[in-house]
Amino acid sequence: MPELPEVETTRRGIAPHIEGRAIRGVTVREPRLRWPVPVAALDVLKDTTVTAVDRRAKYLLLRTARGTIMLHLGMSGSLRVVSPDTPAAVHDHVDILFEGDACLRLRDPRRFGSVLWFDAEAPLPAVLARLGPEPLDPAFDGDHLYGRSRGRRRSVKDFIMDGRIVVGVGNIYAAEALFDAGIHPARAAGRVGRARYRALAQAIKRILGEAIERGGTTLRDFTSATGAPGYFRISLAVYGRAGAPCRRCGHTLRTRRLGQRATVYCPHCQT
DNA sequence: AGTGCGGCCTGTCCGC
DNA sequence: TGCGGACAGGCCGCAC
Repeated sequence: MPELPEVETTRRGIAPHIEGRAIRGVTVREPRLRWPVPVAALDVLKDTTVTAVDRRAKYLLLRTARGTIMLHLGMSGSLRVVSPDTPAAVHDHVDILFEGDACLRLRDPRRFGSVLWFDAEAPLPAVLARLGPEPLDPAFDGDHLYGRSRGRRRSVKDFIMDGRIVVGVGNIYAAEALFDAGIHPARAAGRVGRARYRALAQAIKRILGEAIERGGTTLRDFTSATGAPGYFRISLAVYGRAGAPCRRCGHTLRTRRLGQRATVYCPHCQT
């Protein structure tokens, strides 16, 4: 379940290995990902140079003069740079082979991830066009949340997990940020005041920012681009701690389902 | 328009 | 021990 910090950590890990290098070929062992892998489009990328590795929301964007390869890690995806003669393991679905013998390998057991392509001539694809601001961008702040939430009756947790409002806030960080800001996750988005939204936006920025800075991860099974160890888990205040005492007040943390997902919160600190 | 839910997947864990 | 079922979760697309 790569969240935004994992995706950014992955971006930083793979970029030095592939930026400025030409693609030698693409191997697709399993095209049935979240969307079908556009094998034909990828096939003609031989000798095309990846000029930059960008990120938008949880999408990794491999820029070339012809267009962009868009990678999403879904829930279980990981990217590693391996030697081209490394045998492919089960769930190693796609390889992008580069000059200089770097092989970018996508593994994704659950296949919720995706490999997409959009042509340089084509308009911005819908999946990117509808996305809200990046959480660490100055354009995202408490006033943005406040303005977009007026009249909304859905839960504030669902609201901040909506990619049209702000991107990159998954289930784990939503729970953590709401705890930090003292907001009950089931509260209607339209009934959260401006000051509390400012606290919430700051919490989102701080928590995501710290996780990115430390190159850390919330994942049990996250592997870095080189497979190197050394990644540690970010300490989480509420996620995964249902039934345990709140670190702030000692009350027992509760769990409840909200929009199909488990949410942990402190019934005393979050109102 | 806003909201909520089903579906896509497989590995892991739980109870019987 | 083996097995079925619940659960995990990002994000699209559909129905109300």
